[in-house]
Amino acid sequence: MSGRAVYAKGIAKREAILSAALDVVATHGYRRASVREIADAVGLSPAGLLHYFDSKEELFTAILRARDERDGLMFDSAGGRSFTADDGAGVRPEKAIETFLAVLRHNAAVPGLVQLYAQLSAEVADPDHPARAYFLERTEHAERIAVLWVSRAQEEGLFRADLDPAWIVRTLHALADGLQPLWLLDPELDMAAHVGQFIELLKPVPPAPER
Amino acid sequence: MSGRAVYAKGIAKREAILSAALDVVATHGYRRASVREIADAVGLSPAGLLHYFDSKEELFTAILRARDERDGLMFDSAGGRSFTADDGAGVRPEKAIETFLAVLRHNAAVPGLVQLYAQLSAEVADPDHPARAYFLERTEHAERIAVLWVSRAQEEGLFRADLDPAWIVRTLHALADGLQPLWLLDPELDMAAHVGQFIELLKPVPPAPER
DNA sequence: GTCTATATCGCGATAGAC
DNA sequence: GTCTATCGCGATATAGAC
Repeated sequence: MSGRAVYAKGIAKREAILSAALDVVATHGYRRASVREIADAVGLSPAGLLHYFDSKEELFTAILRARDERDGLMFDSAGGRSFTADDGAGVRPEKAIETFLAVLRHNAAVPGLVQLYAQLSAEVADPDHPARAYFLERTEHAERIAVLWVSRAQEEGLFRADLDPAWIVRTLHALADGLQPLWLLDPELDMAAHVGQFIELLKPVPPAPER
Repeated sequence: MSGRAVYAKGIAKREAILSAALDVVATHGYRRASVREIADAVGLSPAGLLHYFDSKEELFTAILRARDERDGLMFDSAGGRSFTADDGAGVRPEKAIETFLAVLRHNAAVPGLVQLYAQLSAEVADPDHPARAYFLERTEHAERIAVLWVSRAQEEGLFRADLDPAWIVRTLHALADGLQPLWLLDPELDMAAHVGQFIELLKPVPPAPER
């Protein structure tokens, strides 16, 4: 019983730290988001914080992981069966596209997270960055499922069938990621609308009322 | 006379430092590219190095600036008149596209630079990052000229005329940038081919031999 | 298990001697 | 133009208090 209570307290603290870290990133920016600042914000010493997360990088990775989880749930609830179940079988392609754009739209409300993601996705170029494994798995997982959706979209005539599904998915991924630093420099940029425009390009050409 | 010699020596030293910095980034990665390491590589003390560049960030910005200059020259020599002259008037659209892809192809040979660029383009999200102004100007300049080229490409029937040139340019920019972190994680990825595929999508639809 | 205090080490940067 | 010395700050390992 007491073990459970202690455990529960630890979980709660972890989440308090995650939330405080995100706050600090959002307020002071990634560069000034030191372990000290975050520890202060949550009322802990730096060492106390590192009792819950082995390193600063692991803390930040955990934030992104939590975000992915929440986004995954959006796909789940949009379509019935699961993103998390690893095959995305129950999600209809239109719903998946719509949800993807909704996630991008939501991103525009959380610049701190966007900055954190952009930062880490660049940092993991380093072969022994602690978050590298996470990014590799995340990319592999997300792209594999997205390819299934895109293929289905092509079968159903929603997307042009002459394009490589893997190419489409990679392009959506790279485009969405690449827009983020540009948006951080220019908040006027509407990332979701921009990607939506690209998706229009993927739709089959109408019978051409040419002449 | 002696003033001139000293100046030339200073210039040479600056370039030696730039080159050493790039080496260190390429070899040890951006994270370990400390001022100390770079200073060692060029046979200087950290303070001695900072005589030439006021800060680490300025040094890295200078590297990217030098790269941009070289890339700009590629556009110049590809088309006659100048990228640098600010209007790109003399460059033919096909040549510009070809040169753009050549730059991407070249990037695959310099992962250190690519990592540095990805890193900095994320860092400048911070409103008072020293390289922020550089990135803002660079984006503004490059996109303005690229819009001219794309517009001309549309007038000449090379690209679909129903797409917003500014959207095309932004997409090319974001796509090229977004592919870079993905490529750093997966060297199999052919960035130039990938973007080339997108450019295919921009070409006018043929008269549709539909039925 | 939770947390603080302390210590270490590497970093970028500055001041001032040469 | 370049060094040495030094500062302040960052992350984090360790010891041990509760």
